[in-house]
Amino acid sequence: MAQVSELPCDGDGVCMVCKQKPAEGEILTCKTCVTPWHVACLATRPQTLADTAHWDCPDCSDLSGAMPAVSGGGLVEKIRAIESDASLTDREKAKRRQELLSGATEAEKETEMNAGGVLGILGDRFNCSICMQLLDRPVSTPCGHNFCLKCFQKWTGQQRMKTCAICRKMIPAKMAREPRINSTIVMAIRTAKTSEPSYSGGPPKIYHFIHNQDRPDKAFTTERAKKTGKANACSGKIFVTIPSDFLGPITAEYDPTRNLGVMVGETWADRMECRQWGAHFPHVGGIGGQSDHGAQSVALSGGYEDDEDHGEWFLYTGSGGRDLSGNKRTNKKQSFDQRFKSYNEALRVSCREGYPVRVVRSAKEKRSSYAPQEGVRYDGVYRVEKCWRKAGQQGFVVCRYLFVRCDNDPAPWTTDNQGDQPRPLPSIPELMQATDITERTKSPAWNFDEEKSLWTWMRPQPSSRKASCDGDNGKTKKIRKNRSGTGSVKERLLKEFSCIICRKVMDLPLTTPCAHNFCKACLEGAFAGQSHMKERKSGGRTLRTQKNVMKCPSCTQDISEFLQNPQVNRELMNVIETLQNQMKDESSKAKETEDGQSVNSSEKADSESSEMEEQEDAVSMNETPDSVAEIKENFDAKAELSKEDNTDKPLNDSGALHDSKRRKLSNDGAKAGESGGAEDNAIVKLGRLADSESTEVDVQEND
DNA sequence: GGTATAATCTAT
DNA sequence: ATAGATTATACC
Repeated sequence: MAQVSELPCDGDGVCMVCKQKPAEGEILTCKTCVTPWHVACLATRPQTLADTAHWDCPDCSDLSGAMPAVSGGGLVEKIRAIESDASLTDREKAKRRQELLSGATEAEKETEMNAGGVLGILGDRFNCSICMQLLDRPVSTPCGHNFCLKCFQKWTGQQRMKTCAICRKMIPAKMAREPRINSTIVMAIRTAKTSEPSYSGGPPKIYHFIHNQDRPDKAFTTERAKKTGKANACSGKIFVTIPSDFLGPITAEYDPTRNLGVMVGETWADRMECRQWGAHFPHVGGIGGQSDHGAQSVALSGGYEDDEDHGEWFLYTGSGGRDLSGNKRTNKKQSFDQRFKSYNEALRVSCREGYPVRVVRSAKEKRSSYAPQEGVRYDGVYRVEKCWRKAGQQGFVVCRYLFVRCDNDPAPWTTDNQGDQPRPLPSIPELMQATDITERTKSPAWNFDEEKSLWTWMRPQPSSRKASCDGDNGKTKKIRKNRSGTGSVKERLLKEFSCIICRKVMDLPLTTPCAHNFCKACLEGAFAGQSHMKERKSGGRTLRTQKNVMKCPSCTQDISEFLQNPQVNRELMNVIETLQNQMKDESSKAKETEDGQSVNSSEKADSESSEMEEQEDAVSMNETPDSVAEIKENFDAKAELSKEDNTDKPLNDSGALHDSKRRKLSNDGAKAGESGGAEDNAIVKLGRLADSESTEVDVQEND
């Protein structure tokens, strides 16, 4: 570790010790980490010219001394060996470093090397400073630097005190422990890739993180559950038309409201909303399935500490083994062994048959870098390749499942534009201690069709034994078409860089430790007037000052520490500026007849694209006054309902009664919405329709 | 139709 | 952190 007084130059080339910008000749570059240092501010300077050529900065020389050798030499030594190998070109050196850090074989990396440098629009700007390759699963430090997740983890894993590989600033412990993917950068790289001539991944698709738009019915609460709010909410309407035991991806034909299907990356506020879109039906449980049919879906929410998430594959723990007496929904403590029955057996059926299993990840999973920053996200289908039982961390036997991704759409964290290719199974050391191992013997029902080059049903999709959630087939308003064809690639790319506060392309972008991006001015403006410390008064006495909590506008994380010295993500800023300049040039060339007001061209393009997306943007904002009002209306409608109905019945309401309550509610909610605008009218229609169809069902049920 | 079980959610 | 409310549903 460097002494406090030993600091390199920052991203602007300003020495962090003397705060001066040294001239070219006064800068010494570390041969290991390639960080620039101001010679005059170094405690120990190299004595000879030869020393300067092979100079190690205080961090790297310290590091290598302090680090125990890891499998025949530490990371730093290995990087150093590569750097000092004169027989290698820069490109070869970069490749070696990449291999060293990713642990991948040369053959595996070859294709990625080729793909890495081809992003004409982004240039080299989104390359990882450690491996020099295009960012893979990008994470951004609070000091404004971007790395591949794996490079970041390897780098910080080598250090006792975590510092940024570029600027040496301290990395907060939470960020080092729980780095989260910066999805803005993921999407930007993906968008840029679609414009590459070499890109051959089928029709260009843009995957938006849609925030449960078109929500005619919210979840609601009964009178008795009111005080607990959403904790005991009843489910709202199911928007898709699949039956609850439907296996596999939910395609557009099951989505009459949007005609899109449930798309990879879609994120909902909570488990109830996730349920309403059919991705994962149980609103508490982690596994959806039936022991004689198969499992439809699982949720990764951090409920079982034995889970292990590697993104494209993960180890999952079965359910149960816990004492839930006293009306607990969960209990972290295991108190008996898990067995392959019920949900656990359902997953084993899916393993044997090779069915696709939908996977959602919840922000409640804190240990996984692949979890969303907030809410519940659909990540596509996986297959259970093997399952077994073994003793878990708490000593009791748990069911274990190896999930491997097999979706036609890319995962939310990857910059690939294509979905999964069949991949070899990872090696699982714990299989050595496993019992009751199940491996699939027959050919999987869901598999990769080499001819079509996609994952598909190789055996017929198992038929449902349940009624489908009957929606409002074909009678709803038309939803916007996939707009992937509209606007230039650069426009779309710029749109990916919108600040969620001002909705414009980011100016001086900041990336928070929770991986959200804002204009510097917008984020600071959001906390204007708030001091970092607040005084607590108690009965006239002034108590110790307390840290003021400042929540990220995009999630609930406290970013007060970050706000004390937020650093602009310069790589991000450079990409944005380059794009804006390129667009400015292009439009001024195109309109040479016009006068020289081309300064506004990029702004204009931006406002056009925001207009185009306005509707979606409005719904993706979680906290619009409309939605709050809507929730309130639902509550009011419900209160009215319970009055006129006297439905405050004894505890064991039958299911049918619940259903009729819900239907009445949706009707009442619709009435309440009638005073609203055109948008509300569409909702009214939906409510009525659902109601009239349901009434029929009610009659049948009552028979 | 009853009962046990679920990787939630919110208030304290 | 932790208690506990009263939902949806699998399975008997």
